[in-house]
Amino acid sequence: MERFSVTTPIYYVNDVPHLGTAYTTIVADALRRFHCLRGDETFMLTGTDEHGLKIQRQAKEQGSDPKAFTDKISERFKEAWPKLDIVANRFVRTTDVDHEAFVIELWEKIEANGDLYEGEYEGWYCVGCESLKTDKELESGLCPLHKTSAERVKEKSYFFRLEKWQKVLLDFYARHPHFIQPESRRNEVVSFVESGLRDLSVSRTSFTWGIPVPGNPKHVMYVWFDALANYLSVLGQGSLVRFWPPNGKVVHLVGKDILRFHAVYWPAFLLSAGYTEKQIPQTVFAHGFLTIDGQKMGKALRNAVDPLKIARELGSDTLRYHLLRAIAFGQDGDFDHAALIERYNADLGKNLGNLLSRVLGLCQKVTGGKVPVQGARTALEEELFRSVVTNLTLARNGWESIEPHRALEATFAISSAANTYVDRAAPWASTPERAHTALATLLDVLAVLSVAIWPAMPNKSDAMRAQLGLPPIKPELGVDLFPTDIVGPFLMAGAPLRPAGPLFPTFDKDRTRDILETLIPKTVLVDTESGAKKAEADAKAESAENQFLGFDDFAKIDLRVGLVKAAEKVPKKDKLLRLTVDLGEPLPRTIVAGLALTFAPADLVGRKVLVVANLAPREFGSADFGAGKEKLVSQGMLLASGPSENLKLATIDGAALPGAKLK
RNA sequence: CGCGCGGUGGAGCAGCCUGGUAGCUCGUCGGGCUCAUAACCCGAAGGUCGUAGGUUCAAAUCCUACCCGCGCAACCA
Repeated sequence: MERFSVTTPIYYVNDVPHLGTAYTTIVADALRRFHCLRGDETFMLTGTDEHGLKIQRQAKEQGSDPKAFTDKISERFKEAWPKLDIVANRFVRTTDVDHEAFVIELWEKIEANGDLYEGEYEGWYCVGCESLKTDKELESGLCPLHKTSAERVKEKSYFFRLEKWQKVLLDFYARHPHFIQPESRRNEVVSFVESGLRDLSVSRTSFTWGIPVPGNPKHVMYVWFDALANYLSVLGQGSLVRFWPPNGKVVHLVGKDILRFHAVYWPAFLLSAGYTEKQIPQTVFAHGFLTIDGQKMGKALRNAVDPLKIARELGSDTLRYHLLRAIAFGQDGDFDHAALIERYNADLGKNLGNLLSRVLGLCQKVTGGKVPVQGARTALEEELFRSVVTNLTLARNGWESIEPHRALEATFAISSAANTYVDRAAPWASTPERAHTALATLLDVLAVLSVAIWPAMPNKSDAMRAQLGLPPIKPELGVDLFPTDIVGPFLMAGAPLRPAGPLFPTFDKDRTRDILETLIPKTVLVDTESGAKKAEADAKAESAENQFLGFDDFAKIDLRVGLVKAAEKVPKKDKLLRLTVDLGEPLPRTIVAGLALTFAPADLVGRKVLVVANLAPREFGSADFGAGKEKLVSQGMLLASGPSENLKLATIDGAALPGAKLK
């Protein structure tokens, strides 16, 4: 027995639960359940991250105070997870008093060790990242990640002596090759650290929504400092210390985008606060991103695909199974609705569900619905036995090494082997003794399967066991319930079986179509190539929900008539055209727009279009127009409507002059 | 040299870290069985594992170079 705890990131409350957060949290829950089965003492931690400038601003925009705002969103996360059969032992909020008290303590420890100093920060800050950027990191003043213009900030700040820990961290990575997983991610982090660490600004004075720095309440702590500490503010306290390394094993599941915080800053903070290497969590596992039906999960799509809706429609077990099985954990993956149904029908319905039905059906006929007596094994049973043992080992290893897709593949291979065995043993055409042995063997396999699927599908496990006349799984500390073979006794000979119809009723063509129609969002914003437009649409959707735009805000938008002087295709960018547009200014503007799927460059020259003239410049990467690489920067936006392959351009009647203002 | 990811039978993917008969789901074709959710079982067709070099007794897997796709977010995990 070991003590095993798994954490998800604490989710930032600027968003509601969606498929991405559900994915991470489901994996965490499945791992927790696996370790429960092993007899481990387990703990799962999730929660919400609630401080920071973004939240303060967002709350203000909604006319709410930050606390009320975060209360509301946090609650949505908290109530979402049980609907997916996720059982977290603690749902931590960074606004919890025990968390805040702990973070202050942690800060004081680091300060006492001389790793914090007061300095002045002058530079760029990306609100999107909640982090400071070097000049080098910025591209034309824009955050490379968010494409927003960074804000120039100059303020007093505490700094954490991160640089000092560079060598220690590298040594640590070298000695703990499994700290960062998967391997490819580890290499990224190592090379990042090797390239040099700079001290980290860890406080801000320009806003107040955060944990105040002890002894200097003008400062609030950097949101990541606060957030990372959640793991320890929960698991490092009181009797829960028994879960923290080296007493227990801690696995952090994170998205690949936040790996650096967990693999670099977090251990540095811990070491600096006086924790030893042995007290650093054993594993940070970075998973990939999901696309949905092949499309990048932008905000509109994220909101349109609701994991809770899928769970309501198909059952949370089905959603859980598909996410765990279809996506190689650690890699990017696609959540394909059609594949979800297909997999449900194939794996769950036809393979496992049908196996249960046919075995119970046979028992009904052969023994009147009672568990038969097992006789002597023959070569057929031995063959099945070998397959079961092999695959159980694979399944166990898969869960151990955080590869749910492999664990489940192996699990269902057992079901396949059992189906093969049914055909070979043909209980309907054999002597009563042989039939009894075959059925008893099959019932044992089913019992084993009902345990093996529990981490992924707790409800179906219960339902399956009920049909077998078995009680629901009850993990016990120190008792390893995860089977290694099919040597029972799992079922008592003579005990009654309770067939109850299909465990996973399959969906026929019509039903599949209906389901897909219900689940696949229709009005998903199809990639309007320019992030600017997408953002605008997002913002529109959001404000429609929340509030109207005041006239003053509207008046900030400088709409003008533009005359297209020239247009050309951007090489290697299918959708982009680079336009030269006369806005009545001394120099024409360069505007990059995603029009190429609808318009040929020549169609546009000479047309009068509507332009947002005061949109912040946005970069579209670089392109080679024949004279070497040059940056593509758009100095405005055209108004258009429709999907990218059938756009309608907003134009203006009559003799409006270039540069004329619209109102 | 923008960053990231990828290129494996018709489709979608796993395998690559820890080299050793190329695997899974779907689809196609043929056969079997009849217990079962029009299900299940068996067999077949179909792959130079992007290309070219290299290391090795052995490379989808390790190394080097190249080619080709995809994504690029404004509060995503």
